[in-house]
Amino acid sequence: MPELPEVETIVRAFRPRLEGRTIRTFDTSWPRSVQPNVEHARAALVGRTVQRLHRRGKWIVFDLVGGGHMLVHLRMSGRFEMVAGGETTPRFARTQWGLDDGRVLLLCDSRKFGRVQYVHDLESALADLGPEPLARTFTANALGDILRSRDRQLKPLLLDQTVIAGLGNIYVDEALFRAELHPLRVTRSLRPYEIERLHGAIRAVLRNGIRRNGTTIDWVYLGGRMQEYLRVYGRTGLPCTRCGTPIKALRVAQRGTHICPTCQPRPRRRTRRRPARTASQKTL
DNA sequence: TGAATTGTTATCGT
DNA sequence: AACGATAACAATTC
Repeated sequence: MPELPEVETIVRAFRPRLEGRTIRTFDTSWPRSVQPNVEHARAALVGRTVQRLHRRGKWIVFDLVGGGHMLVHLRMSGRFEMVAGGETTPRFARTQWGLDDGRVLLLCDSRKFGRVQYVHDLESALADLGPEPLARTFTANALGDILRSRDRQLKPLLLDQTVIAGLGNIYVDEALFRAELHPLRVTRSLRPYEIERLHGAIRAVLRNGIRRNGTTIDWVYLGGRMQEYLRVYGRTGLPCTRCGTPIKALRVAQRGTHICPTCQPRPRRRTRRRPARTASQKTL
């Protein structure tokens, strides 16, 4: 569930408690979640000091003093908790880092999809990630280049982390509503003004999410207020805030998808490409 | 009780 | 080759 704004909020909250701390112990009850493996990770992590905590896409990145990085991906149900040593362990605690101040960082993850990874080279580890949508370099032109170079449905493209890093199901639906674009529109068909709108919508929605400390829709992620500002996600049947039409639920890319059928009109049935005249026909 | 859910990856078909 | 569909992962909630 954590998407870019939630991960950013988590990073900001934990940064003061983690930067400068040295890892004393590393343990897990779910070895499959640790890459390359628990022994390797423990050897690489114990005794190391966290230089900087930051985010790339939905990845939480620990830069370690002297080189090397620990990556954590929360996937659908992962969350960080910090407890004092000896305190009772919260439910679903899977992985724990004992710190030099006596506290323990926990990765709690009911569904066990979260990942912990030690890597030497951050660049190559995250090489497949697309651009950061909030970076200055992510301009409408940059988005236009991406959209024009693909022939693909809009929503699956926006969910693809190799295309743009950080968007998930909630913020994609919100961005498409804001841009007044149907999730099944084909990327190549977007007009320049629609690209401009989508670019602005993606950034606005993510910035709003961060400003509200993310979206809380269940117990997995707590403390956010963005759910109060969602315009389509989880609002099936409720009136569109812009035009009053009931919000409609559909399925796109095997994901629950929410649109206003009036503000986000269905794409014209895919225009079939007129068969190109062959050279022989031309010469005839 | 079964379906939906959520992010990502692998795999298969077009 | 690029893309879509599907299943798998695991557990909880509805």
